[in-house]
Amino acid sequence: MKRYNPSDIEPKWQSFWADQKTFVADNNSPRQKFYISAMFPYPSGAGMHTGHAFEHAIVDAIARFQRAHGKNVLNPMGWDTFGLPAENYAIKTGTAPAEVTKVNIANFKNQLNRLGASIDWSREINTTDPEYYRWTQWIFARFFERGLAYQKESLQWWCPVDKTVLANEQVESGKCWRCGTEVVKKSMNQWFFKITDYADALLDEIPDLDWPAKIKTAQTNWIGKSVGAEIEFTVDGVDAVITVFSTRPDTLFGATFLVLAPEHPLAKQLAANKFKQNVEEYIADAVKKSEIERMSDNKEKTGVFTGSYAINPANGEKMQVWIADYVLSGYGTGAIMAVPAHDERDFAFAEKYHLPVVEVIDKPDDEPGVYRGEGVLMNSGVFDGRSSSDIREEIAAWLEEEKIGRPKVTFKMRDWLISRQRYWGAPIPIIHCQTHGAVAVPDDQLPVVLPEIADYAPKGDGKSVLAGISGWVNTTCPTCGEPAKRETDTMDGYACSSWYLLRYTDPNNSNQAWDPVITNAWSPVDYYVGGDHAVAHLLYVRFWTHVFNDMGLTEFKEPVKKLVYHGYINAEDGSKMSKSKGNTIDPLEVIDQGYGADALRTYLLFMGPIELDAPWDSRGIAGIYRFLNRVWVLNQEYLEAEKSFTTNDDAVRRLQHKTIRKVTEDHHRLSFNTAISALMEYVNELYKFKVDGFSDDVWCDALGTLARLLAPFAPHMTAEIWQQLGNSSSIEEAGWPQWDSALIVSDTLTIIVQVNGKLRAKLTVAADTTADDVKQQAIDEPNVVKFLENKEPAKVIYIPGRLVSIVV
RNA sequence: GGGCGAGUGGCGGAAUCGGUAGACGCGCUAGACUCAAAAUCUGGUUCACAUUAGUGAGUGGGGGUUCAAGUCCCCCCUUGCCCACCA
Repeated sequence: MKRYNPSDIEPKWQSFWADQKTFVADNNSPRQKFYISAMFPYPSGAGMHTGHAFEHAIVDAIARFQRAHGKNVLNPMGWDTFGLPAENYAIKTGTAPAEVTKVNIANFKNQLNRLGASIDWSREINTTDPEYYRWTQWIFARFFERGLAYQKESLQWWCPVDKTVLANEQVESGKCWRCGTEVVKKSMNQWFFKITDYADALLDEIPDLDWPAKIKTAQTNWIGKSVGAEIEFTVDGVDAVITVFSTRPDTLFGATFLVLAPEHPLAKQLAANKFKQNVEEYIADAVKKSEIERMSDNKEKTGVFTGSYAINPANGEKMQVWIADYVLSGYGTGAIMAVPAHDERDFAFAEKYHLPVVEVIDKPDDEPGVYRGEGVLMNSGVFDGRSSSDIREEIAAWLEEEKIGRPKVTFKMRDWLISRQRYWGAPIPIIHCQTHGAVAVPDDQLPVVLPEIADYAPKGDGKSVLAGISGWVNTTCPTCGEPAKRETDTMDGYACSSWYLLRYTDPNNSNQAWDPVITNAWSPVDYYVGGDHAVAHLLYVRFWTHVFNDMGLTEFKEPVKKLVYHGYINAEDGSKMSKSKGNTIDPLEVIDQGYGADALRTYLLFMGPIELDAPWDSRGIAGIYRFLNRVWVLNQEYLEAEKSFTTNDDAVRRLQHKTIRKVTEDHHRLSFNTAISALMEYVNELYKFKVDGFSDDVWCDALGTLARLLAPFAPHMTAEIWQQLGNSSSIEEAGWPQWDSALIVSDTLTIIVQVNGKLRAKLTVAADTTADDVKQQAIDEPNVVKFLENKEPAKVIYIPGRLVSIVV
């Protein structure tokens, strides 16, 4: 008998798939398209980790399942290769980032092939390839033309170690997402994408996305839409107006003081002479404080009185104007009207500095603390007695009429800071001319190729190292031909990953970023599989696709129909795997230990629901190997058996069709762990039937079905078995087995009998037994009689085919 | 502080529409094979009492709805993740 030895089988089929181009997707197929993609990886030097293996086990199970259903499957692969690790490695070793990247890609690609991933390698893309970033730059130029890319001097997050600015999304709890260093604020002239123009459009589509609720909620909160009003307050005796934003204009009569952020442009100007020193000290102190410090003492609010007063336009009252760092400069107008009676933060501040509190909404008696809810207005002049929620728009309209305010919608989301002062990124295709300002590099001069250099280390002067290469920087203005200088910042890597899903559909097009006909046909992505990013990438890719749609470059607005989100594989003790802790599992080592890729893939999907985190269990994979070995042995025994007698054919057939149904349904809901357990039960049962003997055609069908159902998880072994069973075409062409409901129906049923909700007996009855007969049989069961205690049942409920519930 | 999840054997988990709780696997355990071990195969495995059938308890805790609740409702506890002074 041939032993199950994955190291014999797996290379054979991997070569077969490559030679046959089995997984090359056809743009012109008449079959229904199915586009699936993993989030493309950054190919680090460490190679693939268990998370990648898990992700590709998921993608591949879905891709092979859909292929078996006759779909024209597109499962492409590419590399997100710009970024800090390659550049930092280059700084350390002097090796060109492009060289390191090349080696890492080759390694990663080999590893994916050893997993048996059904990838169309003819569409491989690489974001650092000039033929790719040429089009990233082309898109930048289009954004620039439309005013969606612009330059602005402003305070930005700066990482002192990586010596670059960071986007808001790349700052986690006041620290750099890459190196963990505390970031600082620095005023710099930077490039932005105007994602805020699309805030409403992006928000509107969220309910219709087939994405996990937590991601949809995260994006909704990140966009952070607030509907309210801007209100202008004149300052008493000073020629200045303070504009605030409030979601509760209905509480205007309760506004008793104003608070400005320390960075507010009027902050210093409003300081009256005898308060000037206090104010300036406070502002200097607040600006100096890092974000971490500001957050850590957020329990105790601090502030300083300016000495100025503003007038409440609703009631003419004088209000003190304060400066405090609990007001954020980047949100709304950087100034608020404080309503201490109905806002906890304002209340805490008012209490500390003995500022007046005026209640304007009648609060329910049983409500403790500061009342933030809706209610009936009081102390509000003509609005007394009205409901706060009804009056909100009316007050905003009144403000507009009086020219002291207007209805206003504000978003938490800021524009996307795109420029980086680093070498290893796509150069921003802009030329700065004395006369014409920023001018886009003409399309026929793209790509602006990243020059090769010797020293990659940033100088910390706020510019990328490209600024030091005069031969590259100095050029001529495309508009007037006079000497001009190139932009020396590069684009954040998130730019490159914001359109790669479109490029996959037409990856080798050298005339345009994509051919709309081809791209519209494949898009949107049907399943996008990943376990990382909630906002950043998943918001940017939506933003770009919306813009492309507005530009007429695509017919679709949303790039991803269904987002499949998976959990993490943890170390055996349940902690996170990390290189520094030395508790990582190398998936390639697992394959090489003799378990093979099929066992690895099947195990990763058997561990639990894909969305949950689960700890790696080295004994668990041994159990899966045992299962695959049982499948193998069963087939070998069949192939070598005397095929002479037959029993239990109906039972085998019923089992087979039941299993097809179960596994198919589980696939549709991505419940791979239960699909695999159903296949285990199938195999366990087949072993029991095997004792009774073989009937050639019934068993050939049963085992061929097993191979096809198992193929999305263990493609190599099942390809081999399929061939051994005498099929002339490969299992990838075999299609998905169908079930026949008529064959699943059994002629006997097991009925549960409950007395007062407790299980007391089980009945086996013929499927055509009438309801009354089943009820009577249930009542006559000895163990039921015992619990009836000679009484008549008060109620007998029969759920057909399932149970009888007797109430005494 | 806010938002969203999750709590089921020794472990990972199953129960898809309110209908046999613990499928499947790991581990443990008894046996077969073996000189022995590994591998493999067969059986057992929620807990307690009885062990032949059975009885009682049981899905974080407490209440409720129902013939019937892991599943629905209310309160509480624990825990994970995300956002965190967004006016």
